Amino acid sequence: MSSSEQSGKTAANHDHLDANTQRPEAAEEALRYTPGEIEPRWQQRWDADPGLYAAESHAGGKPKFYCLEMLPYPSGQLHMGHVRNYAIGDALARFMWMRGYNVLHPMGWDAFGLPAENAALKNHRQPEEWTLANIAAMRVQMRRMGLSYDWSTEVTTCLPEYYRWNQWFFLKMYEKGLAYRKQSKVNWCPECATVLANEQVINGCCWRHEDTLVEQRNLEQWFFRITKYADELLDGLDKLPGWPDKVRTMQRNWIGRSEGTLVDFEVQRASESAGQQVSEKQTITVFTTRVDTIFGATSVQLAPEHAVTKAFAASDPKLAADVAAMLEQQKAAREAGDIGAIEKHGVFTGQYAVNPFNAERVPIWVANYILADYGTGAIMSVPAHDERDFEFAEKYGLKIVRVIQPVGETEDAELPFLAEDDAVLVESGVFTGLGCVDAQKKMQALAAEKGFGKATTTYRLKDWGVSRQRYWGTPIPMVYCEKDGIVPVPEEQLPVVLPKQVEITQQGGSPLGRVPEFVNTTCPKCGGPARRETDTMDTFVDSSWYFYRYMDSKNATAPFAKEKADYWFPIDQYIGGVEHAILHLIYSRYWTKVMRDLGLIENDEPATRLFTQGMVIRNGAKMSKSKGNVVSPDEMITRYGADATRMYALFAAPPDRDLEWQEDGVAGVSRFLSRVYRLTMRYATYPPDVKSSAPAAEADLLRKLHQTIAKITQDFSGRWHFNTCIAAIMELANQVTAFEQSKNADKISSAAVTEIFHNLILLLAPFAPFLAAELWEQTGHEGVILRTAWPIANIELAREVAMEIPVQVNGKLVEVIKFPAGLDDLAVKEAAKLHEKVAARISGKQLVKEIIVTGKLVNFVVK
RNA sequence: GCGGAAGUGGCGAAAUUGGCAGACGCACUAGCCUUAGGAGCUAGCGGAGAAAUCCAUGGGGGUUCAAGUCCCCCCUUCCGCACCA
Repeated sequence: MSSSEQSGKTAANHDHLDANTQRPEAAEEALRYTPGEIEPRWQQRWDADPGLYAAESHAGGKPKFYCLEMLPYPSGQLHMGHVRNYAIGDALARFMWMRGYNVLHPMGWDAFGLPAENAALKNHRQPEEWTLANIAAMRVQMRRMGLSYDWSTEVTTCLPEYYRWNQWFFLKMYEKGLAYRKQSKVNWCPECATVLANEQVINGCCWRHEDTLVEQRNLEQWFFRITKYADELLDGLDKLPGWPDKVRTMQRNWIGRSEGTLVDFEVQRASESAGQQVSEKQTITVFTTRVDTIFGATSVQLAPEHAVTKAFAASDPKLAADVAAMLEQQKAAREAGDIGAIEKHGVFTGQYAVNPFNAERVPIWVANYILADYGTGAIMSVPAHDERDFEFAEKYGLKIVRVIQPVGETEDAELPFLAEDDAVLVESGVFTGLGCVDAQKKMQALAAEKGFGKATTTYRLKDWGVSRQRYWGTPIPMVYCEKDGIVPVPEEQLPVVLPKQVEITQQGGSPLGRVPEFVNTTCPKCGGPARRETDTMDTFVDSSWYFYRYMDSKNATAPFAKEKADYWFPIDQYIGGVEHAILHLIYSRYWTKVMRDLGLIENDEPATRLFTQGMVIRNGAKMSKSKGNVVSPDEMITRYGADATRMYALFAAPPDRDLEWQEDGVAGVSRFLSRVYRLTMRYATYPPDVKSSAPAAEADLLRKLHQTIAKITQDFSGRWHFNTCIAAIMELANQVTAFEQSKNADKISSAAVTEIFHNLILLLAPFAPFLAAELWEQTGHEGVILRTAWPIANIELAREVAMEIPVQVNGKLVEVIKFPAGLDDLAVKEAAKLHEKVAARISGKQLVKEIIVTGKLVNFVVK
């Protein structure tokens, strides 16, 4: 190494070594790896340099990389899932920095939400105080981990300087008709004492309380019109190849677009057919995706909640009782958690409807498997061509009429026959003989022409209910005036500040309703007395756009400056848990589209690439307090150091797979770092002018080095198998150690020593930043390792000089033979044939075939 | 039920394209060293066998000179959706 690299601590250690020549073990002792000393020292230095992880201005025009990890809820404690998430993101951010990119790597807090209120109830602490204390504690943990966040951009969603922009967006969306208020049936969690969005209801239960059944309540609520973007949200998924298929599929299913037809069936009341006149005319509109099967419709099925069901029940006590029993049974099944297992059953209403396509009279039934809130809550039942309808018809002896046949088949298809596109219609009046697809179009045209139906598209996605009857969230910036009705708070009056010191209870509606100073206000329009909206916003509003705020987090006049967004967006890599595949990730995509249409940004999607890491499990189950298998990151860091902890999180499994946490494994990584430390420190004092006397061994080492550089560099650009990257670094270190112990150590050239250790430290930098920084300095390097160029593999040095060719006979391995690299196939083959073991296997037999894969393998096939 | 992912030593895993199955690490065994450390070093470590060799990637078939990898059938686990008409 050059003399300039032997300054500072290196020299001191050198002296120490010399002074202890009689006691080499003491010298080794002095080279003990002490993360407990190294890491806090570096953390202090990094903390003292606020610009260290700061991105450069967007105006510089440098290639950018926006690396984002999902912001945590400030529960007060990092868990291993966080550690893994951030270890992945941090390795990538550091790598991109070293590749010369302008990196934005921010962190923030999803700080509103119910746990703070629950903590307030339990501990009599105000939610704000509790939340801010948790944030402070978790920020310390993150710094301890050595994560490369630019804290100057930190975003905390519960602070007025952030949530005022939630309110601002709300007003803009109100202006555009994207935020609206309506009376509707909503999901109510009795445990949370608030309304939930559809996305927050899982198997009929609250997403926070898995055993608590969600109730349906009729309330007036604020909604965001996410359905306006349903098509774009769906179609946009095809333009996101950097997102996992799994997430895209889940979103596709959630949006649940289905193309179909609405068809009106006129009700023919029993009394009517008996010749009496009934004044009102009733129509049942059914939704079907297979209007081509309508000639096979042998009944109409209504949801028990359907308006026509209610109308019939009003004059039919027996039916009313049956329907009530049906609803009761559904409720019971939902409570028992086996709504899916419930048996299909129905009741005949005694009424008939007319199929407008063939004027046939079909019975109207009420059935428990018809969903009130999908389509129109009514269907036409075609038993011949639908499994459920078939089952139902068999059970109740309803007619089964075949109207579709597979094309080119002479025999009848087995029923129910679920027609594919290449089937044709039979027994379908003028449509007989048409293909299914063709028939659908022609039938839709006829229905539209005659006015008894039309083509339509339905979605499973519903508008996003955002009102929450809770305290700890963004106040909705609306007032209610007796004279002027709903009046938005003027923009210049923002933020509507959440009052402090509010009494939290879980009864009696929104806590803010009990704060007169908050509720009572004046109407912005007429100046008269008015009441503020006392509901707060769903916290998913906060997390739908937080990543835009990072790049301009102090902006007091706008959510962010457009030119910054133009430069930084879309996010290049978003990393987080798959549990957000629907909720957060669909809302974020929606919000981006709204912002685009408000002219705030140019991008259509928030993130180009999304990565969902696997869970951290222990003893076969996800780490959780209830399972008692939680390992605290703090404890790991105290015991083994942050480097070992985060490196283990990357080493134990590829990042997309679940990771089994084994503490012995962390100890193993710690031992490896310890070996690297001692190894590097021994060579830190290597004399500067040694010439190589073992060129072949030296070339072996340099080959391994450059192969390792190539492997890791390539992996970062896509595969992200950091477990094998770290294994490769271990192999490199092992090879250097083996070389040293082969007593050749004094024969390696100074230049090679410099090259090996210089690059070894750089390779380690994304995974073990503390140790890398320490060794970088100890080996006499100046400057920040993060700003040092990532090494470039030398292809010449990486090239193999020998090839080890497995030689098989009849596909079974006989021998591995070493040849000089590049030896031609014929020579390899002939030499292999002469090899003792191989010869023994093929002699006296007929050589049928010789297979040679250049540089890979030789196989002799004999008989 | 439908859809997706996975199944490889005692354990976490590796094997980018069909080409030496088990890299790297943990645990374990034996030995060395010692200022006795959650340390270091050496060797071993899929199974059977004294060995030659044989057997082994959830199970069963198949394609191929060659299969963890491709095709067909089945089993198990995890995840998502779950009457979506």
